Amino acid sequence: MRYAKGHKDATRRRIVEAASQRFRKEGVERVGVAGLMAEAGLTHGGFYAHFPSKEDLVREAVSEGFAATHARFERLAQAGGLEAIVREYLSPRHRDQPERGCTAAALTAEVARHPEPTRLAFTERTDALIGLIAEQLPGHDRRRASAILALMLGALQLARAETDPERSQELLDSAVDAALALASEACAKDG
Amino acid sequence: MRYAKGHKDATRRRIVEAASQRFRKEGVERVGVAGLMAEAGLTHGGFYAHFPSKEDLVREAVSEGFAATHARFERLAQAGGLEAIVREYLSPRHRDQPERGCTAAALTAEVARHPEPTRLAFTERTDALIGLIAEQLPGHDRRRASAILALMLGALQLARAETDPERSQELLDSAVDAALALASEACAKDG
DNA sequence: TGTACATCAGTGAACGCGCGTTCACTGATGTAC
DNA sequence: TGTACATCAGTGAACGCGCGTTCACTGATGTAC
Repeated sequence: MRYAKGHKDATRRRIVEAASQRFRKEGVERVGVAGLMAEAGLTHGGFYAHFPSKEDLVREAVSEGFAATHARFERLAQAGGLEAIVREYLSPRHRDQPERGCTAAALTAEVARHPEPTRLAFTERTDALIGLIAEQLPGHDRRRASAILALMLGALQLARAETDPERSQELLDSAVDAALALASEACAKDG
Repeated sequence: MRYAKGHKDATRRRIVEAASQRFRKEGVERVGVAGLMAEAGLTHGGFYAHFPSKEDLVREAVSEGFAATHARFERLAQAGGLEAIVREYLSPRHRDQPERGCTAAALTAEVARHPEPTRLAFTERTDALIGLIAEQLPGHDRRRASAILALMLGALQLARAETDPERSQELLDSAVDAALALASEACAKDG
């Protein structure tokens, strides 16, 4: 063969990685196959040697993006428990770098309009993320965990849309407070 | 003139109304000017007699959508306080009818990538919604109100993306619990 | 060792299509005389 | 009262463009003989 063993796999990974980042930053619809391939140093024709369709790449890029977030959550939880996850998720850095951030925050609304296989891949990974949060809660409360993820994801989106820096920061801060409140036992019993 | 007085205004309102609904249901990008005009019973060429560009329509449709949600929130608050808002927002009906639902839940992520004027119109209306929620909270706590909106908006999106009906319902239910917990004084002091 | 051939990742022209936008035009009406 | 004209909401062909996808091809390599 012309290329070293594993070459095609490496190319494929490059495409998925570029897609995962650009989808999160610009949205799936705004990112074209040709531009993606160019970013990976290739021409657009070769795309279909790797994926049956753009939609298949979307599915894979979503999974890839979630895997990265999942790993980061695990590291944060080990280092500083749920609070570390919450503070990192709702940080200006995360707000300002969607391409390296949570796929759920960037693409949930858009993915909800995609075909079922894509949605399935998406919700499977979301569930895993919720499970990871639940592990950090008293009683491993999955319901409370899903509310915390929803809160963080919604606040991050609002903070990204907000044009005023102060208000954006306030959105993040108030979500940190609320997430920690939701995580505490007292509040969990209240609800 | 060929048309009755107020005819053009009525047409314009029809376009904005159609746009507001279809943007929420399908996303801004997937909705074309031609299809929108056809829905309003017109041909696409006439669009630019009403709006300088599609982006201007987006801005107006976003405002229009928020106005409707704002009015509904006010009605619900009068009838049943914050709990009524929360339960309606996180209902299967709202989940299943995005075209008649909250613009923030449908378009926040997408609008964050739009030009500043559109984002400004968007966040202005979001702020108003937060203010309305704050009115229902002890101490008119705006920070807590914004967290509650973020939670509801995030949960609704996740529920819309989820393919499994039971899990979707669970996402809504757990968010209701959490939102009410956040609204209660005890929890507010906790955070 | 040298030659002919098969492999296959990647190339790039071409496809039909829908997009946002422009513009010369239509035609029913109100207005001027 | 009748005629000529101005108005202007709406029409529809046309623009350049980027999209996802297809496909005949390239050319460096490994393999067979």
